[in-house]
Amino acid sequence: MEENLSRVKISDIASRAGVSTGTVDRVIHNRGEVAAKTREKILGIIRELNYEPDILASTLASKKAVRFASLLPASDEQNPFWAAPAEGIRAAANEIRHYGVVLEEHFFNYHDKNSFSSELQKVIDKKPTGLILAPVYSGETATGMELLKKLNIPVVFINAQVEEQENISYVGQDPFQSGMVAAHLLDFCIHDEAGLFIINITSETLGNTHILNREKGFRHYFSTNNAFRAGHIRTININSELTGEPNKTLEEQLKPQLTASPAGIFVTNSKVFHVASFLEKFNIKTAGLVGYDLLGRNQEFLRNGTIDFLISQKPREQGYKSFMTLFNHMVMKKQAAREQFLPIDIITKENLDFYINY
Amino acid sequence: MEENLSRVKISDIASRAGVSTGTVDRVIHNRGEVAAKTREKILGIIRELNYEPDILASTLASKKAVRFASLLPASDEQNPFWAAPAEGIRAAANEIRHYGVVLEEHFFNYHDKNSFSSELQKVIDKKPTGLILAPVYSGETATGMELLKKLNIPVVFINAQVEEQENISYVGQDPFQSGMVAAHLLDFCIHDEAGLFIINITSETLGNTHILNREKGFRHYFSTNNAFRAGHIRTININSELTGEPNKTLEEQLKPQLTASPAGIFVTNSKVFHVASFLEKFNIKTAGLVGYDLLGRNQEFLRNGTIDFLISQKPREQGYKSFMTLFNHMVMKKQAAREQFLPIDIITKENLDFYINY
DNA sequence: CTGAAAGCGCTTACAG
DNA sequence: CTGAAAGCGCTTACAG
Repeated sequence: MEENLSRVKISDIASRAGVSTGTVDRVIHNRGEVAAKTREKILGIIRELNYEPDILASTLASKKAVRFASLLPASDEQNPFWAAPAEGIRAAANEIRHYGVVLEEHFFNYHDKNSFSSELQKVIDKKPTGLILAPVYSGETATGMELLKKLNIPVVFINAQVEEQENISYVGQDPFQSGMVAAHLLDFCIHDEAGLFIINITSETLGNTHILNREKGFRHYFSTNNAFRAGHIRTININSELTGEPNKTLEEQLKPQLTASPAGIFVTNSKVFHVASFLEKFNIKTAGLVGYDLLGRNQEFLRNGTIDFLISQKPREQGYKSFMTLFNHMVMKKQAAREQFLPIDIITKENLDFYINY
Repeated sequence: MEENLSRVKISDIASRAGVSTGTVDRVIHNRGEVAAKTREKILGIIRELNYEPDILASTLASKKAVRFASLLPASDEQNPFWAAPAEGIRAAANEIRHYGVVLEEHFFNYHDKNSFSSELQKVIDKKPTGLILAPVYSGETATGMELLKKLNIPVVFINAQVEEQENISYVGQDPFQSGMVAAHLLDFCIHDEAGLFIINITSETLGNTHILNREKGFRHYFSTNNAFRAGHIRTININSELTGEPNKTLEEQLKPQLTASPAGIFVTNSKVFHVASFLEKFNIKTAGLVGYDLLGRNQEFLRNGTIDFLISQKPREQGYKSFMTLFNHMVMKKQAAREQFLPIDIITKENLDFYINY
């Protein structure tokens, strides 16, 4: 172990096979132009010697640029969530820039389906080596995936999964299971017989299987663990504008439906701060309020105690991992798992600080 | 961005300075034997051109082996915790093996101070390039650190911090803050006026500032948030054998002290399964039981509901990050933060599966 | 179908 | 104190 364990190299294989290194390289990379028997012989030796290429030497010698593209929702004040995944992607890109990988970032308007498909088309036109995609609109995603397949461009889905697509991997959370977590947390908080509320704040144009799965997981927990409560869960759907803000009428929509003091409330996405501010305004106390994601406004309400738990989905790591998945697939030739579920982080006031940069 | 952004290289600097690449290399690595004015000139150009070395080419050319050593407690059935950090270290080592970094693992008996110091001495004698150390015994650690300093061997502490040592970084959890988390979780669980118990299960020979800090954090939470409860917290110290098992008399020690049905119990380390099994045996119900770490036996009790929450400290990532810290410090020449606090993960039955490999 | 040679960016004796 | 040259392991035209 003292010496740099003398690995077998291309020249070893070449001399064993009685050919030149160039020929060995040709069979390693399937570049053709090699006689079948030469090829077999070399392949045999490679297996026998357990050859592993030296990636450093390889990327140094082949100065070809690998271009990875990302297409994510633009993050802004309405939509701060997406800043972190983008940052994670950049961090990964920076870490392995020595391998000659270049990142090309693209963004679309989260609330605009046309923006999604036109940006996706632009990305495809550039023919990147690989693509990280937030498949917010599933129909448009399917269309794009056909083109990408033809061009042989591998795709990693980030944050949301779309079924029946040939993405090489999905990096994100398990939404059903995170709903289960939310349910158990509320179960800890509540001790009387008041009812529970699930609040979905979304705009209808969005494909929201993600949110539906969270709700399903939540209900499933109680069906399994507490039949009485399972019978006292009401869902409230709030319509948010295309801008991402809930209607001016959030109050109007919410107030009549929030009959009496609720035991606990589960908000199925990051919009939980709207509910928190509503509760504060009308001085409504709940035993438990649970929502998603460490947005600045959510953090405020977590710290002041109006929100009890936030569930976080490692947005930065989603980005980092997506990029690395592509890198390992294309450069290191390592296959990734079809689904890479990230942990379902439970955040309280006390451990919040340790998650902010994740 | 299309082309592999043409970085400035040593030859660029050399030609600008009117010297050979060898000379530039000498000043870059401070190998001396360069005239002062040549040196200044080259340094100036390097700054001006914002030169960044190509680590790939560098490690390819200099085939010197970098040897990183680790010294951790041996993990066995009594002490399964330490398997994960070791695995994290190995994973990191494997990931960057192309950079010519070699890992030398060493282990000591967690419950034997002499084993610690003799193994530490062995490691030092081998003069590794860097060291990852679990500083379980603080006195012996201090002694070793003096030698390591003389040999100019950088050290990363993993899992526990020792104050006033010149380790380049600490990778682990913030114990005080994790006690706060435990307290808040129990605060969610309990709703009557029964008392709380803190149970420390340790052998006295161990330096356990870590555990004391967890207790402090726990008490601090209630002092701040709930004066009544703060006055009803009792600490029970259980003496565990040198083998790591609590005495046969765990029952005898615990039973008389666990007066009446406790509202909640906080076990300050991974031995919480002992308490869980005690509670089951005597059919004692608590509103909340919280402990540390995802040991197999703890997982069982979490799944069956006897344990409500486990706090996990990313043991695998502790290892991974420690190794990478050393690598970045020595090979990439990047400084690390003095303290790298890992998240305080809150685990329930529902999100457990997503943390097992972390 | 195959080999010889130059080159990727940096490091390392060696000669002076 | 400095330079010229060979080499790290792999890739890439080019010539045949």
